[in-house]
Amino acid sequence: MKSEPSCFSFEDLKQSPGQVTSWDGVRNYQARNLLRDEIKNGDGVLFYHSNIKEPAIVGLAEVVREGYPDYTAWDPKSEHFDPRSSLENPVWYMVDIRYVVHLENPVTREDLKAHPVLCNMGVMKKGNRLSVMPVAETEWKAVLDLENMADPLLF
DNA sequence: GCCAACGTTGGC
DNA sequence: GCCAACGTTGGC
Repeated sequence: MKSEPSCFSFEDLKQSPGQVTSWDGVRNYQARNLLRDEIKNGDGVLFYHSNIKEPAIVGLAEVVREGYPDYTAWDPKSEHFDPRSSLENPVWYMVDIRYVVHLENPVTREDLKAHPVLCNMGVMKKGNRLSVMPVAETEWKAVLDLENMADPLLF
């Protein structure tokens, strides 16, 4: 998952009530399909900071609630309001994620570029603009390897 | 600040 | 259904 830290940072997630936040406001159909259909409870999340001097994967999170309707679409006062979405026919979906741990050494975009596995990550693809992208198991493991870290979701 | 990439919108 | 115009994103 990708976010501009000025908008919502990994630290913000850590400070959230219960260290949980809803990944709301996604208004892209490709990302919507991932949120609604693909993302499962217990999935690991690589949290990436974008649009800053040194973009990087800064931490790990975990999916704690699978796809459910993004109710901000129903709130006329929300900046994510979308009148096409209704209670009966929700157009947009979100998941909840929980803070797990900061990476001791953030994996910078430069690191990703130089890595044989991670250079192919979704976030490295030209023109990617999704705030949610699938991560391969090999990519998840490669990040843990770089950190010399056991998988925190296995315990 | 620039610019490429991409999704969305709307006229036809 | 096509396509130009436009807005947004995000690396650099």
